[in-house]
Amino acid sequence: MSKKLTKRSEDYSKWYNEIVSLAELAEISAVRGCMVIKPYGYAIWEKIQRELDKRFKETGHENAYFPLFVPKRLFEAEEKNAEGFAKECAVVTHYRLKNDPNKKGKLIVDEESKLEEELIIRPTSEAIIWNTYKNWIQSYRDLPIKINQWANVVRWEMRTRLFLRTAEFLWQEGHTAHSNKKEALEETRLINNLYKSFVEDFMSISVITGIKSESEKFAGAEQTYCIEALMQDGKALQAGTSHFLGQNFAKAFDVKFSTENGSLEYVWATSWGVSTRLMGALIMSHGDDHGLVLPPKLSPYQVIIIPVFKTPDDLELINQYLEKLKQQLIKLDIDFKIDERDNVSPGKKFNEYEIKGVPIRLCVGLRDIENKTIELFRRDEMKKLTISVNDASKQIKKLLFEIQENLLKKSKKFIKNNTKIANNYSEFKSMIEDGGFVLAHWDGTDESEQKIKKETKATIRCIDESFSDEGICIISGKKSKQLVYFAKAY
RNA sequence: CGGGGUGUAGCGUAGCCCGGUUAUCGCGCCGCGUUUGGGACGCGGAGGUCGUAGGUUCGAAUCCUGCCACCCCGACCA
Repeated sequence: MSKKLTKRSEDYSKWYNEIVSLAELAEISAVRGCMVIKPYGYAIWEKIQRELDKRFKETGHENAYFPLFVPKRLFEAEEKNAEGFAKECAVVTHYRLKNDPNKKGKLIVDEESKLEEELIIRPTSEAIIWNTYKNWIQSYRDLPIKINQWANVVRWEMRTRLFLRTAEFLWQEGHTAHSNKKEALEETRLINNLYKSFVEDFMSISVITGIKSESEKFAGAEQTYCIEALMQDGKALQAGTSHFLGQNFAKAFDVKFSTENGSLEYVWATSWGVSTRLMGALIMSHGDDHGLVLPPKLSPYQVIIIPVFKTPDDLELINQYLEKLKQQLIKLDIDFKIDERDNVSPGKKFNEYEIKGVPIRLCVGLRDIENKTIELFRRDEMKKLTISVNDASKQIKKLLFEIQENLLKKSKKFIKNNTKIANNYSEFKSMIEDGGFVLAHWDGTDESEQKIKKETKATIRCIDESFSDEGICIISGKKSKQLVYFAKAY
């Protein structure tokens, strides 16, 4: 009996959850709103980490680690930041438990261990980091500081969804300090571009970029740059953000430095991050009715080899037959895995790796040994072909490259086909209903933005600063400086 | 926190309206055998405080009340 994956078109949420579960990426944990990332899912996350880390270091950043707990006094220092996150903070109020005198074997909070000052479990680390930077920065010679941290953060969300919005999630957060505005702004843009090229080159996900509107920007930021991806159900997903924090945090934490000419000035700041949410973007960008589809650069292994055999002797023969190819794959730096389990049928294995999205599958049996061939299957197009064993490694290398490109091409085309321009509000409403990005004129006011959000559930995803054509706001009829991207979002 | 819903084996479920032997079925799991080039099959087996506390009753998965948990729709959000 076969268990079929729900089709994307039938129930997108169900399809998504089934992939997360069947591909063994993650599962819902016993802890409310949190998830367990399973080995296969974590292996993908590690690939993301490794590549991002490399790119951060290439651009002059270093890793460090700051505490999980943020004393409330520090947390509330930057008012807007505190206000923005206040509603979703987990708070530590006590440090001890004791035996329940009324119920044997049960524990209760020891009221006598109440903390003088509550500790906030970081929803983001600006506060604790800027409180530390205060001690690190005195002179212009101490700047810039460009630090990244890999960490977990907690945001007590009302409703959660695997990878996209969990109460606890893993991310990287960069925090930089600069001596002038120009340099900080350049850093903000540099990172946003880094995110864009990482997501496109490495994850094969096409994105649009720009800045956030006042209401959508990060709490405590002057300006938020972002990358926005488009999922196959037509909803947008914020995949990464890079914030220009101005001097807000420097002022809140009193971080000043002596300039070259001896004056005392506040430091300029940026912060930026991407999270395990990228895993959600990955699933929803490339997944199909057969499961996950992984770009080769991201796949824990690029090639899965399935030997078809009846006896241990057959397996031995197949392994001998594959020996040369294995050596070649290692030389070409291609990760492969051989599934030699003898208690699972080949058909089952085929399906398993299809759901897991492994880019290329090789199948080898006695039949192939006779013909000097290998059966090759590419996951992205679900196509099977028979190739000669002698030049298999070269073909595989070429194909992996092709699959990586092909997925990005598809993703780019998807955004292109699902981005429309609305000339008036009624057009806008029906386009938003259909999903995808809708470009429309907006007068720049919070009022118009909120009205559109209330009536259509669409939000401004980003403002591409390079657009400059003037027009008329679709909702207010007032003058508009440029078209902006709207969409319903996750 | 407002509105709606659901809790039965690891997962998905039937039974509940109208109370009555040993709680249904599928997947998964274990054993044996036959299989293995697209999710194998046969036979046998293990696994349950029916969310929880109380009430009604000769008798409760089923009816009543409280509590807890989770899901969906709002509000909030990387």
